Amino acid sequence: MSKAFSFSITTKIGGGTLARTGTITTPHGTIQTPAFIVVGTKATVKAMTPEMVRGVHAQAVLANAYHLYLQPGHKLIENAGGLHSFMNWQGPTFTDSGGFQVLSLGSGFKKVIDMTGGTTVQNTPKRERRAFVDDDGVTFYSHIDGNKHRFTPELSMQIQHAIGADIMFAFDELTSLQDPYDYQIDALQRTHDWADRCLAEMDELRTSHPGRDYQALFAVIQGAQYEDLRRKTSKHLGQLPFDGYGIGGAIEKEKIGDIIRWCNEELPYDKPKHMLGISEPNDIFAAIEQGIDTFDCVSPTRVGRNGAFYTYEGRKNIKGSRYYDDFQPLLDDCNCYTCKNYTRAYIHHLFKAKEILGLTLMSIHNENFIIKLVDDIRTSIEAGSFNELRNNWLHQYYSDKN
RNA sequence: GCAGGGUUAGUGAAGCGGUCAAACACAGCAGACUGUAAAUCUGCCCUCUACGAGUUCGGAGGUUCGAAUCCUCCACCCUGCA
Repeated sequence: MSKAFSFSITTKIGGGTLARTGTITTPHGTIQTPAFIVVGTKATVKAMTPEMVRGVHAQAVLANAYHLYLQPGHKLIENAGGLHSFMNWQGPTFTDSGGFQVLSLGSGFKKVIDMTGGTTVQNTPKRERRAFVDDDGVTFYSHIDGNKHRFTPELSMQIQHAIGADIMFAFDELTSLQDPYDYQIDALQRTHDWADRCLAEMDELRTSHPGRDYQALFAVIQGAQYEDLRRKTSKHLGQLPFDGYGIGGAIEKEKIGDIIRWCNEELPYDKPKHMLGISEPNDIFAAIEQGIDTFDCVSPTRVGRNGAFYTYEGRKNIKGSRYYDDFQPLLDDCNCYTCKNYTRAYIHHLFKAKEILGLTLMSIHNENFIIKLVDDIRTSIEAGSFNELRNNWLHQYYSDKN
C-alpha cells in the first residue's frame, strides 16, 4: 500500500443508496469526490492545454500505460521527470494498465466495451484478431507499426511506475459480453493471478526505488454481467492490500447500477472506488448512487471533437445547419470559457471549415459540463438533495429525446 | 479557315452498345460515438403518390430489340497548323 495515498469519507447518504462524498489525497494534490477524471490517454487531454484542463475544474488526469509504452516509451517519460513534468500537469494523475487494449485490440474489438449490449456495433469496422491472451500475459501487435509486443502484469507495473502517476491500475483481462460464462471464469482467475503479481512487482519496485514509492495501486473488478462472478472477485480482491478499486469490464448499460452495487457490497467500504469509462449522465447518477467515487471517460472530448455538445436537454450536434446563424452560446448560463466567449454560429463555422479551434472549444465545453454535473452531484449529496437533483436533472436531459 | 480533343448528376471526374439513375472524390444533409488505433465512422445525396415509377449524361435528329456509349447536323470550349 502507498504511504502517500489516503481516502476519507465526508458525507454518506444512506437510505438505500451508497452515495457519498470524500477526499482522495495524493502526492500531487487532493480530489474531492465524487469526481470526474479527465482522460489524457497519450499524456494529453486531446485539444486542450493543461491550463484549459484546470479551467474546466478537472481535478485529475488519467493517462494510459499501453499507449505511452508504445509511444514515446515509458523510459522517456521517466527521464523527463515523470508524467506530471512531461505533460505539464501538476495535479493528481492516474494511469490505466493497458489491460483494456488486450481486448480492444483482440477479437472482440468494440463489442466488449459496447455498453448498449451490441446495438451500436454495426458501425465499427471489423478488424482481425491482433492480441492473444495466455496465463502469463498478452502478446499483441502495435497498432502503430505492427511490431510484436508482450505485456505481463510485471511489465505493466514497471511501465506505470516509470510513468509515475499517483494512482495506477493492476493489469487485468477485460472480457466481452460475448465470451461464454466458462471463459469469464478463466479470465477472472487470470485477473486474480495477475493482481497478486502486480502487488508483488510493486513491492519490488518500491523497494528498489526508495525515492519513488508514492504511487497507489487499484485493482480492477471484472466479471462481466454475472452477479456471482462480480461478488466473488470483489470479495477476493477486496481482501488484498490494494489502495482502491476500479470497476471495469463488459456491462449491459441497463445493469450498470446493479453491477456496481454487487461489487461495492463486497468491496471494503472505506476504499475509493473508480468506475472505468463512463460519462453518460444517467450512468454517472447510477454509479454515484451505488458508491462510486471517481470515474473517467473519453466521451466528452471525443464526442466534442466530432461535433456533439452537451446541454441540459441532451446532446446536440453543432454541425447541423440549424446553427449556421445561431448567435447564442452552446448553452445558456454555462460558466465555461467557450460559452462565455463564443457563439454556436462561430463554432459551427469552425467545424464546417475544419478549423482546429473548434475541437478545443467543444472539448472545453463538454468537459466542463460533465465535471460540473459531478460537482453539482457532490454538492447535492452534502446538502441532502441527491435524489431531487437526480430526478429533475435526468427528467430534463432525457425527456426531449423521446 | 484546316486538323484533333472535349461537353456526364451541386463541383471535379469515371463510364465508351445491354449487368447505368450512372463508379469515385469533394461539397451538402442527417446520425453515432462510454478504461481514445476515433479532427473518426455510418447512412442519405435526379424527381415522385417512393421495397415501385418517372425523367437524365450540351441541343436536335438518326441507327439499333436496346444508346451516356455508334452516326449526322448545331452550339460552346480547348489544343495544334495557318
